[in-house]
Amino acid sequence: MVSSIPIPRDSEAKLQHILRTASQVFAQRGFAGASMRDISRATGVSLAGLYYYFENKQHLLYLIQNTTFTFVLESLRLRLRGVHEPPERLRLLVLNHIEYFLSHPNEMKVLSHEEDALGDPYGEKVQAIKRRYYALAREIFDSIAAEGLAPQIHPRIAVLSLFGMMNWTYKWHKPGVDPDAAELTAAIVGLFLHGVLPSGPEPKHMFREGITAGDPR
Amino acid sequence: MVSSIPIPRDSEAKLQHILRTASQVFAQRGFAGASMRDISRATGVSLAGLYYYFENKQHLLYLIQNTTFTFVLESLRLRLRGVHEPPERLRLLVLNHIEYFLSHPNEMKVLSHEEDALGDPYGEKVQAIKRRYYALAREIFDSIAAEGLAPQIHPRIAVLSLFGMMNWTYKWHKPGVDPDAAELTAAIVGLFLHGVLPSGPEPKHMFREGITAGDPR
DNA sequence: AGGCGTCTCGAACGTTCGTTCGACAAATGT
DNA sequence: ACATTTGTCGAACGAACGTTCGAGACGCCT
Repeated sequence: MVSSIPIPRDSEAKLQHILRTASQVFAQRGFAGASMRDISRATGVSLAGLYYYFENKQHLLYLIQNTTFTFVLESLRLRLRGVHEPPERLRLLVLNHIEYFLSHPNEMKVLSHEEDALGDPYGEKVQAIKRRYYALAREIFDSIAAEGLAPQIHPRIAVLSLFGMMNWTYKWHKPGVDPDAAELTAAIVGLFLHGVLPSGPEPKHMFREGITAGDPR
Repeated sequence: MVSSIPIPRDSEAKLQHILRTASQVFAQRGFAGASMRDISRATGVSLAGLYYYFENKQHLLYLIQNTTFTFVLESLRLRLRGVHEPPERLRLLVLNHIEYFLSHPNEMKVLSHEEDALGDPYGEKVQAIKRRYYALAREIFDSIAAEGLAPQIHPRIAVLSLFGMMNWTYKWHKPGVDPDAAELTAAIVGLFLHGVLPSGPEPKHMFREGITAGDPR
């Protein structure tokens, strides 16, 4: 009498566990390089048992990408509510993106790295979310650009370069060593808006020290 | 008597053809997703015949990554000769990178996308070149940063963000539609140094057209 | 002519792949 | 009590995988 909706709640949690674990396997070995047996081993679910939760391997990847991307986009929409100042909206875009990147590195790596791995039943759906996400970012940028833009800056290139900075982080960011989400967001937003050079009109001939920390990795 | 070096010159050209074609296949299907039979079909060389030119599939990927990366690094070193002004050196770094990206999209995609696909006999060698390349970029950046840096900018993050902007281009750049190498380089360098906002001290409500501040370029 | 590297390939090797099948236990509905 | 749904799995399927082998064709030296 209490349960009017016949959703098997036990199963939903297990699906989430499979999605999380499969993301880790895909992140490590790549989609094509990871086998169903790898995922079976990592999740503890038998090889045949996996197919109760999705139709095939591609569908599993689609489930990961779709839920991840949908969450990121919806989370951003929530954060943007009631915020109308363009610079703050940009900051929230970057913060939302980076925060999810650092808290769910496997899912985000699969999302970034396995963009083209999906066939056309599933691929188009993920592409649709990506287009909405890009359009939202483009809107935010355009409202910033409305107050003036540096010369030689194409809006499309600017936005895609911003995504380049953000999406590249999964290749180098080491938790505990590199800055956390807040600091990384401030750095990227600052770089995007003002560049690395100080904004003062006369930057030449300043002999400051302290930029010798070598960390090639 | 004339030939002291027993290099089979006929074979070298064919190896290059295999490397070029295999790059295309790897770029389209990914390293793990591409089969030796795919490469055999694309190159016109029989399946067994391929193994005359390399030991195994990983070695083939290594050959592609090593020659590509070595060429890019050496090409940059050549361009940097005799140029000592830090901003111009930065511009040459970006130009060299972007030019090769747009003229050899397959090879560069394989280089960027298949970073971790190489096992440890080969993987370490490519990593070594990458470290040298990063160190060179870091040097260039540090000499620019010596004249002052915007607040909240970590050198490591700045350089890696620059690589993020550059390496992300293969995901979106469409030849003929998007700007060519020269224009793209100018956009990225401008964004990296000064950001997207106009550099004047009063960014709000300025209806000026071009910039007039003393900026030698 | 004959021997020898260089180059090429069809055919096959053993392994691993994604996916399916049928059986079965436990919960659920009636 | 029984029928049905939900969840799980061992075993097997054919296909595709990376790699090897032995044989043969070609050009070059003596």
